[in-house]
Amino acid sequence: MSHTIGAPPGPKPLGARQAQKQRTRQALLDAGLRLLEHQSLSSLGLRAVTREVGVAPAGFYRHFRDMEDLGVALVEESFGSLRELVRALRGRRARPDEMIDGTVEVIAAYVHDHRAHFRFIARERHGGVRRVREAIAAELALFADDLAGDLADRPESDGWTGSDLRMLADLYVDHMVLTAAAFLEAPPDDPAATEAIADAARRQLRLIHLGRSHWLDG
Amino acid sequence: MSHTIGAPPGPKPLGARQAQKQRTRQALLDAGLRLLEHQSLSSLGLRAVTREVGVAPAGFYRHFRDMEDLGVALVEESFGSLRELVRALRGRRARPDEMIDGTVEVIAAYVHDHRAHFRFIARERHGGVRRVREAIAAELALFADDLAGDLADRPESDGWTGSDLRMLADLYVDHMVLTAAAFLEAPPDDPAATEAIADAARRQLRLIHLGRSHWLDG
DNA sequence: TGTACATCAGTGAACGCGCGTTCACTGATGTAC
DNA sequence: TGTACATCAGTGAACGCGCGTTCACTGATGTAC
Repeated sequence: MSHTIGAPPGPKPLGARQAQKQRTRQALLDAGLRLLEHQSLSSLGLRAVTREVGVAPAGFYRHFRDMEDLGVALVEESFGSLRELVRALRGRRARPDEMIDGTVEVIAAYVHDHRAHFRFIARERHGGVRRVREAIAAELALFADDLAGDLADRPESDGWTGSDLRMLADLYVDHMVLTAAAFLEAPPDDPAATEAIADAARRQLRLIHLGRSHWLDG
Repeated sequence: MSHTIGAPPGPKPLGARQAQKQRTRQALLDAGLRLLEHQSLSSLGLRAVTREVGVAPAGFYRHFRDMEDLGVALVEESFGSLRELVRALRGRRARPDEMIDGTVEVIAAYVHDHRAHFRFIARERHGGVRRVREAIAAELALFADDLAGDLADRPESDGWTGSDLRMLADLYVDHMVLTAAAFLEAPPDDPAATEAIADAARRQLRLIHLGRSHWLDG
C-alpha cells in the first residue's frame, strides 16, 4: 500500500488504461444487448458481438471468459434498471387504486426507457443458459424480499405471516415481469394496444388487492 | 376421386410410404424436443437434429422448411399435452379449496409426464423466434378463451362482464404457466422443493379466489 | 523531470470444424392398365 | 396377377462460410528510481 500525496479521492482513481478498458467492456455489453433483441443468448456469437463493436474477436477474452459470462454481466446491469423502478415505486403511501395506477404507469414508463433490459430478463428468465437463469432467479428473489419488507410495513399486513407476505410479493413480482413482457410484445406505435395491456394489468392488480384485503377473514 | 372397393375406413388410409414419412417426421420432432432441454430454439441446428435421429441432413427438408417451422410444429404438439390437462381439470364442480388442490396436483402430474413439452412452452413463450412466440401466444389465448367460458358457467360468475372473466382467465393461465415453469426448475428428486412450490401456488390461487369472491362487492 | 523497464488492452493471421444448403442419385412404394 | 412406369423419402458428397480459440505481436500507459 503506497500512497501518492496528491491522489484524487473517490473509490476508483482509474487510470486512462482502466478507463478505456471499461469503455470497451461497456460497448461489448451494449452490443450484446442490442443483438439480443431478435435472438436468445444461447445463439449469440462472440464474433457477432465484437463485429458490432468494431473490435477484434480475440479482444473479447480480455473482458469475458465466454458469452455465458457476458450474459451474467447483463443480468446485473439489467437489474440496475429494475432497481430504479423499485425506487420509483417505493415509499408511496397512496390509496390502493392510486397505488395500482401508479405502479402500472411506472412499469410502462420504465419498459419504454429500458426496452432491451426488460426484454433480456423476460427472455432469459426461462432461457437456455442455466447460469443466467439462476442469476435472474436470484435477483428476482432479492427483489421479492425487498417488496415483502415494504408490504410488511403497511397497515393492511397486520396479522400476516412472513411466509404469506413472501407469497404475495412473489405474485406481484411475477405479475410485474409478465406485464413488462406484454408491453414489449405490443407494437410500440399503437397506444390503444398499450392501453389495453395497462387496463388488464390494473384490473388484475385490483383483484389481487381484493384477495389480500380478505386474506385473514375466514 | 377413384375408390377401391375394399379400402379401409377412417380418415387416413395412409400407405406404407406415408406412414414411414410420418414416423421420420415424428422422430425429428422428438429429437428436437430432447435437444431443447438444454438450449433455445434459436440455437438448435438442423444437423444436430438429423444426427440425433440418424438421418442425412438433407432429409430434414422433406419435412420442414427450416428450424422455425419445426418449432411451430412443436408448439402444436405441446399444446396437445396441455389440452389433456385442461380436460382433466374441466367439469369438476368441487368446493373452491378442493378445486385449487386438484388443479395444482394436476399441473404437477402433467409437468412430470410432459416435462419437455412444458419446458418448451415456458422457454419459447418469450424466446427469440417471433413466429414461435406468436404461435404460443395464440394457443394460450385459445386456452384462456375456453377457461373464461368454463368460468362463466359457474355461479360465482353471476354479474361478471365477459371482459372481467377474460382478465381472470388470463391471470389463471399465466399463473399456471409460471407454476409449471417453477416445477421444472426444481430438482426432480427433491419432493420437499416440489411441495414448497405446490404450497406457494395453492396459497396464491386461494388469494386470487378470494379476490374473485369480492370482485362485485364495492 | 527524465529514463528504462514492465504491463497489458487490443491486433491480425491462422487453425480446424461444423454449419445450412444444393444436387444428382437410389430404390422401395404406388399406380395404371 | 403381372408388367411398365411414376413418385418421392431419404442419401451422400460437395460447397462456401462463419464460428470459437490460439498465438506471437504492438504500442500506449503505468511504474520505479
